[in-house]
Amino acid sequence: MKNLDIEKLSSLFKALSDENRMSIVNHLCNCSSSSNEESTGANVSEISTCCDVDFSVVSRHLSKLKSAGVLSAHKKGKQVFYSLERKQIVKQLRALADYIENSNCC
Amino acid sequence: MKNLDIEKLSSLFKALSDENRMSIVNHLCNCSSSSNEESTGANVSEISTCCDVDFSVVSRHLSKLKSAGVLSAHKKGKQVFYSLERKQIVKQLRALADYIENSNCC
DNA sequence: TTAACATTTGCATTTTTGTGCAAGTATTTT
DNA sequence: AAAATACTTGCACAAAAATGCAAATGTTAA
Repeated sequence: MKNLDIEKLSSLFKALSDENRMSIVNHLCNCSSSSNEESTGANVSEISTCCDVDFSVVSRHLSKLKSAGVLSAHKKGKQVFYSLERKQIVKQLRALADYIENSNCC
Repeated sequence: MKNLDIEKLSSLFKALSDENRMSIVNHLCNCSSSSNEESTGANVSEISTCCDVDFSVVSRHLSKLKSAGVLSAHKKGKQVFYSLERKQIVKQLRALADYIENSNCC
């Protein structure tokens, strides 16, 4: 069984430990992006509707989530689109779940 | 698809967002409890060997983990044995992973 | 009952985090 | 070029969290 990367996991969880940030994640799970061919995520203004805090605060939360690898971002014109790093997150959550489930002990 | 309980999830992740607490969780995954018939977990003194902080700090981390439902505790003589709430944790992690994986979007 | 052991709790301190407002940057529109 | 839009960043501040030490609690042993 592979060892846990404590530092990486605690960073991930730190990113997810704030209610507003979890709301953002939830929002990005459910937003069926208004339109386009590509699934591009949502922009900051749109995302900020899901938290009752200043716009700038949302921007900062987004950048934390990005640093933690929870979101990725790309710019299109004046807008920045953030989207969930689904595979990465799911992989880490499942790896930990498996690790805990299969550990022999206590 | 069931909705996320943002508050519950962020509490869980807050509990897991500290490196020392994640070390404790990891430790409790791997400790093959020295002995007995029952799988009783580990006591505070034993657990505190896995973090380089004061004993009292570990005690406090343990109580936070317990409040968050990550650990459970039972007393035996002067000792308190903490053990992982494996099923609960695994269930929550998998539920979130599934939710993220199956959400349609962005 | 006194002493020893295992753990928790109170207090003080430092560090980190979340927040709002105002100003700054970048891009597009007029 | 100037104004408008979309976002980020600097600064100040309040609230929360992590930590260590010393004292308190609870439990068993002498």
